[in-house]
Amino acid sequence: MSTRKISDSMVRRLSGYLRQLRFLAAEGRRVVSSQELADEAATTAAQVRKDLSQFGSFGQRGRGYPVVPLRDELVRILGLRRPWRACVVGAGRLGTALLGYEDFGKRGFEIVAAFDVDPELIGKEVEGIPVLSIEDLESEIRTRGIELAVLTVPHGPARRIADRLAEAGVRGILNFTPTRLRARPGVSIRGMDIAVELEGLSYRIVTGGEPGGNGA
Amino acid sequence: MSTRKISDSMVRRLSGYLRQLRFLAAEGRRVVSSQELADEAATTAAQVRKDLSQFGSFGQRGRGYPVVPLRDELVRILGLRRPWRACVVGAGRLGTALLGYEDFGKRGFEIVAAFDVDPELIGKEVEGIPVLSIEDLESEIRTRGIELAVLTVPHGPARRIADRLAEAGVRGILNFTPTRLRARPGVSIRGMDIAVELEGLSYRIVTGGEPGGNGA
DNA sequence: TTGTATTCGTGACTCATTTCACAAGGACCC
DNA sequence: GGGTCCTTGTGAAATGAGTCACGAATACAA
Repeated sequence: MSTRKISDSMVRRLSGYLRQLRFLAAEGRRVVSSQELADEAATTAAQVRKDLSQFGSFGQRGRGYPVVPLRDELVRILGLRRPWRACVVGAGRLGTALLGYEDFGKRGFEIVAAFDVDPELIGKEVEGIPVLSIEDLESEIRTRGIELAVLTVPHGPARRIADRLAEAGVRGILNFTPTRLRARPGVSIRGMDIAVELEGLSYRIVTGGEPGGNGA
Repeated sequence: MSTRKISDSMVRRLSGYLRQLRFLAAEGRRVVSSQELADEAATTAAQVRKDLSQFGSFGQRGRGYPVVPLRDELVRILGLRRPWRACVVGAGRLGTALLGYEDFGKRGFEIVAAFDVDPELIGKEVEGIPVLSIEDLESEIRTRGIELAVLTVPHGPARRIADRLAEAGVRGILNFTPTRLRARPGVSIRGMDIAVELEGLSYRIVTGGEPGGNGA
């Protein structure tokens, strides 16, 4: 129950554990050790135990952690008990690529619509998902109960559309644009900036940074 | 010179400063205050000063930081003085979307080739970039002097291709696959895992986490 | 030249995260 | 039932990151 304040890096690790637990559950494994989870999530066994101990005693000493109950607990902690309803805004190349990304569903995120400005696309379906006019953004978000948005529009309109999404009641935005969005109350934002990651790689290489890094 | 050990989050911030400095330089601005850089990079003025002071005294008290020299210094620190030669491995939807991402060039990363298994694509050009056979991965990487790879292949072959890239002498991999790659000595890896980010969003929303987060 | 308003640079402090070491609990074999 | 292995759970120590407050240096006006 004690879903205390969790740091960003810890959430990332939990995500990693969950991924591995799902895989193990599908394989029929019953228990897993902290060491094994650590290997997969690029961390240490002690770290895994400390992380999981935040939520009570789940493991059994001498055996390890029961795979399915632990998986379900992490699902609960991360807020994934029911799937999130999401949309992709901007059905350009990147947007359509994401529409075809089948892992969304497996991980608990259901893409229910895409939005674009292109009249050629509007009304059609891409990967089985309807493309709607961005003019109807607010009303469609409300009627379809969309809670999350993946933003893949060009730099120019990015800020304005993010504001409209916030206004329409979206709870979270995954930002693929190179634009830094303003924080808005009630809306969580997470950026996937390719340039930032590449520059991080560049830095690590020139400084001879051996460690594989965030190991993803 | 004192290019000391820099934390991952600091590198991310430096990246943010650099982005803003490039913008200001293009506008002709001469100086910028720590406060202004902080606003744009979603941090505090004190943090900006602390970050930059790691590399010596660049600012002028009472005035701020000179835009162009500071930009050049960050370019040097991040290892971006000369452009990196990069390739995209996997010319599927996501791969081709990235091939068309013009910001690569502006930020100092030159995509010189793409690789795929599809005979339909091999030998053609996508977005002006030649698509080569993945069979020739090693030889092409060597002859073209490719240092960085963006990995956008399916889960199945991801590990094996990452190993081949490492073997061929690539120095860094930006991993867009949902596969966790093994660390290899001499190769830096950075993952862009959509599921991890979405789960992070999910967690923050269910726990009522207001803060806009990493602000990107 | 003096005074005032800015803004950086930095050491001290606080807070958070990670690592360490080891006791406690359970499984398993004989 | 006793002994032996494992593996977790967890306080304490160590490390690291971020914040604060203030002195030092500069610009600018009068």
